[in-house]
Amino acid sequence: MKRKVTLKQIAKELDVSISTVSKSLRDSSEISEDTRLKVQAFAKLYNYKPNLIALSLKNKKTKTIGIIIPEIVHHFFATVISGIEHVANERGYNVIVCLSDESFDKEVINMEMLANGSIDGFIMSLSKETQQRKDFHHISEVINQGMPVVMFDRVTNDVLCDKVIIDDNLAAYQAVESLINNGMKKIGLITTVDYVSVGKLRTEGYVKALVSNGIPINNDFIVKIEDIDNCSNQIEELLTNNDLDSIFAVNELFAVTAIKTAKRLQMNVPEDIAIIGFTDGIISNYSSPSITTVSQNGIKMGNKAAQMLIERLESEDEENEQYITEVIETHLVQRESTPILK
Amino acid sequence: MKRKVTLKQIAKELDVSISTVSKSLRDSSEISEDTRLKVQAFAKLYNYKPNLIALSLKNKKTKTIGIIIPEIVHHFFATVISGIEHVANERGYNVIVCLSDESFDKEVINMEMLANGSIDGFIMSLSKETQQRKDFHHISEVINQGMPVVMFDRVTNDVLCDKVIIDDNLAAYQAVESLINNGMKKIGLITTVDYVSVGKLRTEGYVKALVSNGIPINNDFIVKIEDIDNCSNQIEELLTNNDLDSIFAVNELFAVTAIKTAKRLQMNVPEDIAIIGFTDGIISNYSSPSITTVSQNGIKMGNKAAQMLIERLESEDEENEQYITEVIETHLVQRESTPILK
DNA sequence: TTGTCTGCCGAAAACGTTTTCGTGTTGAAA
DNA sequence: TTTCAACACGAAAACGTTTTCGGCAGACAA
Repeated sequence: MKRKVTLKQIAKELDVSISTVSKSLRDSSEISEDTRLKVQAFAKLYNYKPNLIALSLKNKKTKTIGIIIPEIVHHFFATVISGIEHVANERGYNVIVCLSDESFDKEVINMEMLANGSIDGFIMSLSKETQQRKDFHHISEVINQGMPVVMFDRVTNDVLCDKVIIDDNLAAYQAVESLINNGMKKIGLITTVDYVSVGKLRTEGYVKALVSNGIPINNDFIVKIEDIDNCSNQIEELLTNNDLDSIFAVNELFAVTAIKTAKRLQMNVPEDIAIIGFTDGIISNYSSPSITTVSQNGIKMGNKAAQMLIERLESEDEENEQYITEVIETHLVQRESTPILK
Repeated sequence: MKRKVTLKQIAKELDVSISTVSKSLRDSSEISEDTRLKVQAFAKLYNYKPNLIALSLKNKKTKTIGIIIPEIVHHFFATVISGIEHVANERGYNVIVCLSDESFDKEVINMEMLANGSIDGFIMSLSKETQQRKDFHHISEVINQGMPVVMFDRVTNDVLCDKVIIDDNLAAYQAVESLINNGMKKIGLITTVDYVSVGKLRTEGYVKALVSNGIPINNDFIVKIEDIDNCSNQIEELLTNNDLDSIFAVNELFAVTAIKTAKRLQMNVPEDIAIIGFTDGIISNYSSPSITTVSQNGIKMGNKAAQMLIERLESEDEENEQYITEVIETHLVQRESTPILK
């Protein structure tokens, strides 16, 4: 086993100083060609690579981005990571991923851990619990210490920083309106409890679409689901008790569950009931019928978030307080769970 | 903006030495209670947290695990990460994730990057290209430098290290045999090209099951798919040209594509044709009909891998050359794409 | 008074870099 | 012969820790 070789060892071996070795390897003009070549040859032979930890300490830059997300087994978040990783890698950064498991405490612990030197900046999406408690002190704190943060998807207005989002409200509005434009009148909504920011916004979009098209809001048509693993019953009630012609679901899981439930109730999708989902993930694509859905391009969001963070990290004027909120465009992906929408 | 406070600053402020501050914070008995309390109060006030990079450099331990996987938008890999992260976090480790994008070069670059001090050990699954080229020098190299590596799922015998796998061969054997036991005779196989280790093993299991049950191998019943995005045609041919009663697919995507194709060809699943997949992911669960499949518990694999790595990292006798290959058990998850299997 | 012990603290090394500055040697110009 | 620049290299500081060792003061015994 050969341990990693250091400058000191090379210096000793070649009987020169550490500085000489360092300068030689960095092609400094201070060093004679003779020595330079000798050192370089030796370094190559022993496969010298500088220790990144030492460099981090010296430069006060780790070239590492911290990512904190609620769940990784969630396809949308996986695509965002993928998008971040791609840009980060291109620009010489690594990513270190922490999961909050939707828990406030884990989010705080992870952030504090990473904030102590391990990374240069954060990209994060809030845990449900954090959104519920509206406690963002841990985030303000790291920002206050001069560490840039970019939030995506699940963001909050209570923290000033760069953000990457989609226009959840508008996207929902458009989706619902397209149902209306195709003759639907009794449109159900399957959504989350209100503290989930994106769920709330999508609900608002639904309401706005109905109102601005002169359709009254019927609260019986709306179910708010707390426990995603147990949504089946509530959805079944929604479908049986009301004579809906269509449903807007604020995520894939609700949409596919609605489809499965409808089938079980002998309703045909999309003939008897049309269904639009949100988030263009695996499920939407592979369910039968496949699901017409609002695309939400995670890759692009990740790309943009990484780009914004790195730009801020590498910009000269550290203290630029002009925070940007980037809105990624969405569009409706036509599939089989609705008639062809005009 | 208040920058992070260091020992040196505290020392200066309180007019003591750095050592005194350090010892006070670590509750050393060398320090008088007076001084100790004073320092601790001050540190708490200024929210002192030790710089982890400095600690890493000093201790030559980063408390960080490097993960290299081919793709993160692949549910199985996401579950493994989740499993790793959970155990790692519990034991005070962070994880840093790199994606090889199925590329040999990216795998090498990422490994070299992380090996230079950023992490204490690797957990990885080979990229397709690496498996194809059978070039594992980058892995042997880091192992040679004394950095432990745990491989999972896509492993190779050419590298000596700890491994976590499932018995792909056996699992496939059992899946196919259960088809046979339920009266199936014309069993198709949808698999990958041979250089993908797990695909190859699962294919072998299929063959073994047929042979040991006295069913001849019919090569027309077997399709090997190179490009996963374009598997539809090949699968359609398989279904139309042979009068199959069942199919074993070596992954979810092949299975769900088979189902969709069968439906398009007016064949009923499972009545006309039964389908078993591999990997219990999102698709299997939410497709219609849902897919009977071989479970492959990514969480457990991740747990185990992390556990093995950390144990090796923290074991006293560094040079323990007893490598372990841990086999995670699988079982068949009965769903709708097959008749109830006895 | 001398010696020794104990309690408390600081200096310094170490981890592996980079970089600034200083210094000795050479050769050539004056 | 003296002077000075150019060249080639080394010493040391710095990043933020931990830890070993040594030292100083006071207390106590001989």
